[in-house]
Amino acid sequence: MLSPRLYNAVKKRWKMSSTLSEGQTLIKKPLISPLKATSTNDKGHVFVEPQTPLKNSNKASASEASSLDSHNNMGPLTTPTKGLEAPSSEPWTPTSNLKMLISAASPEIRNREKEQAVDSGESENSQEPEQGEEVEKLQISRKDKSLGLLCYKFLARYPNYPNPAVNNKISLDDVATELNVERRRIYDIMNVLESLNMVSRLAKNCYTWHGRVKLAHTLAVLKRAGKENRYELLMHQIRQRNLEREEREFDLEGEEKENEEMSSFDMDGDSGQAELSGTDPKAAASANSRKDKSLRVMSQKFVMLFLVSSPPVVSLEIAAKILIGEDHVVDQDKNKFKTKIRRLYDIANVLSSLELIKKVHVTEDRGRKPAFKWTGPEDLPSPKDLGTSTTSSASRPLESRSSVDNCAKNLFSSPGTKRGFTRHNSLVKLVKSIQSDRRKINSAPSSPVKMTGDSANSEFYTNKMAHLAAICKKQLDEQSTVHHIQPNNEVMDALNGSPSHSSESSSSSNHQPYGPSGMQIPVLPAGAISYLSTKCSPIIPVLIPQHQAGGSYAVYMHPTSLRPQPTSLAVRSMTFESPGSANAKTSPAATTNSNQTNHQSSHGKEPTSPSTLKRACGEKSLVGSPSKLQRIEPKSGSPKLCEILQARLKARRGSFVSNRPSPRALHLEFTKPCENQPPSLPTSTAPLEHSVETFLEKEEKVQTSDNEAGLTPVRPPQSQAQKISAPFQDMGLPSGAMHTETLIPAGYLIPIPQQSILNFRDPQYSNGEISRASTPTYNIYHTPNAGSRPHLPQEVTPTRLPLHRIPHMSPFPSHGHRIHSPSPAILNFTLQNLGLIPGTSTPNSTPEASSTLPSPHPGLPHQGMIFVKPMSPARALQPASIHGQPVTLISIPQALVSTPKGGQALQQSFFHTPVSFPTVTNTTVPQNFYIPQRKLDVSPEDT
DNA sequence: CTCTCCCGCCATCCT
DNA sequence: AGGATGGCGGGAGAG
Repeated sequence: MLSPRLYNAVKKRWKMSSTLSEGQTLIKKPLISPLKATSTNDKGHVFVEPQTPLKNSNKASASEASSLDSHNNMGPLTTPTKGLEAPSSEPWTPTSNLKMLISAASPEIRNREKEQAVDSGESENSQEPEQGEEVEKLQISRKDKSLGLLCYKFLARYPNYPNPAVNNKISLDDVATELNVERRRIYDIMNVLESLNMVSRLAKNCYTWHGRVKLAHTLAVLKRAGKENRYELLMHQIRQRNLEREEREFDLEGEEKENEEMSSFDMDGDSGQAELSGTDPKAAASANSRKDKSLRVMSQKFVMLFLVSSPPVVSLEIAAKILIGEDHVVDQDKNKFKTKIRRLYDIANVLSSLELIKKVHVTEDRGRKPAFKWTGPEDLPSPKDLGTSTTSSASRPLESRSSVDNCAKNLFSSPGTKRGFTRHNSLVKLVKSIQSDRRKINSAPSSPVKMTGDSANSEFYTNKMAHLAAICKKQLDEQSTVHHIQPNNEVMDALNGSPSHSSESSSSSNHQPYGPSGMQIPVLPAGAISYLSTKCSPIIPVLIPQHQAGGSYAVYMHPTSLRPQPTSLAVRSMTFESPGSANAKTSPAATTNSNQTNHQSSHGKEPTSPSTLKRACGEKSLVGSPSKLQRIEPKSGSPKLCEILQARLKARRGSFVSNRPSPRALHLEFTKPCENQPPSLPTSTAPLEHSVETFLEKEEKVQTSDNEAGLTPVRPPQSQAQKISAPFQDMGLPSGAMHTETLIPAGYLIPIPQQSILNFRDPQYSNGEISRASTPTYNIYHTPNAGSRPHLPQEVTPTRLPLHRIPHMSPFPSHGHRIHSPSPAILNFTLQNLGLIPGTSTPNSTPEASSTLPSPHPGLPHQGMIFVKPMSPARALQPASIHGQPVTLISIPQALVSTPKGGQALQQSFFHTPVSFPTVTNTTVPQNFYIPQRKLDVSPEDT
């Protein structure tokens, strides 16, 4: 009699009887987040720690238990508040809270819940499963069981920025029990979180929670890896192909295209999996078997796609193709594709819970496709640091002892590396060998100190910064209810008004308020740059700083980039729709416009920029012949620019670092050299850079804007660089910018320059083959600094952003917060700037954020999620004011730096103990990332 | 119908 | 061997 559904439902109940309870629990947390204001949450997080381990692990039993648990949880966590509209009827039982949250997230749910509500209300609390069955069934619905919701629950249990001192162990059994879910589900979440370094595995059933502390760094690393892999190109290719297909309407072509894609992928070497095999065939092979496909790898690659693509929007289709492609080219059957898609949904759900991505729909010529938009921090300044050093060391470092394991695990397979992820013996062995090598190297006098220093420093900074920032935030929070993030957000808001702004732009715009406080990291170490350049990059792409830039950046079209026009078309075709609603459609054009306008509006100024920029460029170019490379104009904040900026920053930092040698730095150096660039031309470049920098500084001062010029440390083969540069020069900055705009009808700015930039960079890392990178990606990086690319967001939801999001976000610092406490914000920013900044908007993420997030979207990330924009306003801000002065100049920077350093130092101590060995990187693959992990974890406790 | 994606079998890996 | 992980894809719920 029971229909299959019922049957299933029944089964589910048994298993999940708890679902309701779960839901409740979830709700609670989310609520909390909003509450954050209330305080408890924040740091505290929440932690509810392991709340109740209670019972057995049985799932079934769990249900009952769960109910209890939920209550328990509620108590502490929940605040009754809630508030939002609770729809309906429900009184506010815990359930009601959940419902509310959910409803907020999605109307749909709301409706359902309402219906159910009546029943559920009663049943839930007191009831048992049995009676509730029907009700439960109703309520439960798939959504209630969704991985996203589960993830929210999970996240609600831990602080975004856990106190390192405390060990944050996660017992899978406890979690599964508490959340009343099957273990299998927990694995899915843990795998994704692990791929982002938000957790690390200590032992069997035991993970350590890192929260978002490392997130920025990790993202930076991934971004770098993504670039190295040339995912951008791949995406463009695929898109173009798709477009072509559509046009042609021949399926056949598709295959061809795919093949092509594959080839391209191969070229890179792939980041993740492929690499593994590549480096160590054996290891790889073994490792590959399962690991390649692993959710971890997929997750990282997926994230990379977002970080790399200009419009941070990635459709599942493209992502699946790329992921499949790498693994094997193939076109495997649809089945494979379908499976990949399924997995991507799993990953996307978790990432959505983390608020790193948001579901949207891309409307292409032919139709609408599900896609996800990156809503996480865009700027990852750190990457540079990370990038160089990171790759290699990042991952490894972590653990002092466990480093090996960690290394093996490294999620990041870094591009070059191959990493096996997780635990492959072979990998471990490799790691060890590598480490040993590194040690040797380290001991050796060698080399490229500069490099190392930079990288190391940068890394350190980033890490430290992050930690410091986190700590500061915590402190601040403690002091005042306001969360750190808030400040940041505030800043952000102040700057932009719209979240979307790229950090840079925002920063620029805002300077006034915050400007002073913020300093862009990049700027700081001018001197550093020189070093770097010398060492690493022959070519120094210089960005022209535009402070004002904040205003608008001109995008330069490259000839090459131009070529890609098709892409542009593709881009155009794309329209984002936010599932939820509103955003949806900002027409592309509109978006673009808006973006531009925003930028301009932000400052408005930029008048000079073009001309000045040109000059600057010219001068720079003159100065450094090599530099010709590119000077991208500040205006356009093409991604390239961002990159460049980053590079510079790194360089500067590096210089900084160099100044203060740290062991790590050394390590890093070693590693870097291998991968990255050979020191080849560095010297020449260095001078140039300096000149450039000075130049920039001058400009900055004049303009006052914040920009940072970025030197790109890296440099691809000069030849390429030159080529590129030439085009740019021709382009004429200003005009270029204009063009770009026009091109982008779609709403995305296409930063041609990026390509060029990319090329430059890539070459370093990769072989430079990339040059062709046709893809113009649509980026828009404006900001010099980090490339934040908030733009997209803007584009996406110009409309709704302001209103809705904010409210939703409430938890986040964003809006309201700003107002509240500027000072803290400033502090945060500064901290961030120092090291963190790049990192990512970590700031946003403050613990609260995490907690908060949940509430809003509890389960449904998709729809309406609102994100806070991650941007790091801080950066932007900082740069402006500070830039002018110090940034450029080395000396000054130091001063700036000094503070941060202290922090860093602290951080270092925390995190990197062993650091050194990251040598792994080396192995050949440049890409290695370095994931900072904290050695603390290592502590015996866990295991 | 399509889009999502939950569920849990069962292969692997780790102890 | 046994438990822990986690790939995988059927198939159901939602739209």
